Amino acid sequence: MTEQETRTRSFIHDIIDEDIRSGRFGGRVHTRFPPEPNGYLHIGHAKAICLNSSIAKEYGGKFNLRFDDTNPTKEEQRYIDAIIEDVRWLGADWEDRLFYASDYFQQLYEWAVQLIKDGKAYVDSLSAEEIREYRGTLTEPGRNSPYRDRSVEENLELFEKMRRGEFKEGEAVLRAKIDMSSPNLNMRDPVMYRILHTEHPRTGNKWCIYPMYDWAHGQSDSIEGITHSLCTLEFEDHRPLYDWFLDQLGIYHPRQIEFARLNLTYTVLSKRKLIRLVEEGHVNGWDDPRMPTIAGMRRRGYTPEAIRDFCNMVGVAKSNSIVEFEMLEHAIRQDLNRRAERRMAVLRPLKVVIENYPEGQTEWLEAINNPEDESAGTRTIPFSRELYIEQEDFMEEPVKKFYRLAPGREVRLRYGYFITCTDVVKDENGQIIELRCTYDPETRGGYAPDGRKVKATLHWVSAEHARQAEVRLFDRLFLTENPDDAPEGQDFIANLNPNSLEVVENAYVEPSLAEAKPGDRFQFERLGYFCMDPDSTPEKPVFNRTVALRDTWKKIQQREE
RNA sequence: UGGGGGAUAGUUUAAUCGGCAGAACAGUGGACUCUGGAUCCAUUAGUCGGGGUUCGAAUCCCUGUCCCCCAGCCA
Repeated sequence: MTEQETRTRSFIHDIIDEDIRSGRFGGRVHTRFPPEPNGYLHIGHAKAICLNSSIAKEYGGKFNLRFDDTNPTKEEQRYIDAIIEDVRWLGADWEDRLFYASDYFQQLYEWAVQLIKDGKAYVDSLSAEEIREYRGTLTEPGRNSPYRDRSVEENLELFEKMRRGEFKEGEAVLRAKIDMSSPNLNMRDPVMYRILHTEHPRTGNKWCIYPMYDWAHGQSDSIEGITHSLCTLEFEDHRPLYDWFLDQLGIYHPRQIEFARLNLTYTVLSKRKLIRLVEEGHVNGWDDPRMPTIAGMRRRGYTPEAIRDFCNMVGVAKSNSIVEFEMLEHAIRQDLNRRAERRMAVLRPLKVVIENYPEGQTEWLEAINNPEDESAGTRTIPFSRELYIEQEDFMEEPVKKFYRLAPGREVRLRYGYFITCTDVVKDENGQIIELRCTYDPETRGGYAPDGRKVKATLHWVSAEHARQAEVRLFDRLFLTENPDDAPEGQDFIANLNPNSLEVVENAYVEPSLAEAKPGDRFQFERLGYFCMDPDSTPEKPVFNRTVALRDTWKKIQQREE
């Protein structure tokens, strides 16, 4: 656990405090996360999960996981499985309270019958288009359906026929009888049940009438004894409807509190859009490391702690906002800096031959695993006559402020020796293919006995001992801060970054990485944090770059341009 | 133009209900450093506009402006 113990306060805490003071729920706090299993969870859901589970924890209450599985045409078991895995991975604990709205289908059905008997619901035979016309507009009231005044007996009979499958889809719906002239469109006789001759992942073919979300949600919370039903802003207008249903049924009322959903720059966070990215092949699946999905972030190397920390950092409020992506990057860097062991890897190798180093000799030098954590200990790394350094760590004609290797210049090889570049070898095209250097045997381990300083310390690997690896570098998926801000006639797809994935096929990593397992995270010194990908094979490990290190040199370069 | 919400540094948010507008991220300058990392120090920057009440207003009142959501048999 690296994150702060206490979550930053919010207006929600104020409300809960007040409810506890007034004894509204007998001092109980019980929250829940209610996903629809129609896609993978993303960082926006993480905010809701962290909020709900941490509030339960802080107040000594309970937290439920409940699937809102009321629409079998969009929901699938594989999504249920993925969501369970993600919520668990994030660290939210629902204990034995994993529920499904479909668990309540029978109860909901009975309540619907009760409403019909009370003259509060009716079967409508209008078509979908007709219902829309009758609904009116934002500024004009709706009109009553001609079927609105059917008798209780007729409604009971028709609803029973709906349930038995005697109607085709669209032929009838059950509606609440509220007020077609309400300024709140949700109160204009909302549909409670529609007919769907579709098999449900959990209830199979038991039902062909399925409750609408609005009819299922409030009662599901009520059944579970949820005290504080936290949801996003767009459901604010639905609250009067939930209250109406609960009142008519005479059952327990949770208190719904709405908060603003998370938005992130350079990112889309809507399931509809994420599904398109997956289905149109713009990314390689839901767990593509470029995706803002929990699965994608996990594969990329994010930790649950960093995600929780981030959610805590951005806070909760009611105003629409867009968090800068940098905030997320800060959260993961902060976490990984403290926990990830350091290793050396060279992405774009440039061969260095140390002319005065004995041929065939290998020295095993000690390297610190994590300067932020002494308990991580040390390891040894091999040093030999031929090494690789990073191409960008050498400049034949160094520009100002570049203080890495250059002809005649001395630098330190981390945990190795001081070396001085004596010659530059080029191929027939003038490309630099090799550096000739000399080393100072007195500087073993990277220390100069005479106390002389070098400006730069470079990472390196021994050519003979290094392992080849594939490294995947990710850039932001979208070019624009707001991907929806697309040219006329185009959508967010037009703003995809064509260079969001760069595969480095022939990187070299230090030999100790041969023992790494998929999911292991490291800092490759001076490059960033990396996570071993499940695509790895014993012959060729694959590393995903989670996030680069903060790079002030890059910043200086960009400023010079 | 109906209804529901919202507006505090560049960004995300605090301000214990009228009492010194505080933090994080981002930015900038510096110190330190065997990672141009990390760390440390310093620093730039804010209450949507206009009135009013008050000794005192981000907070209360009036008024205006701007932004978001709602017309699925989606959630």
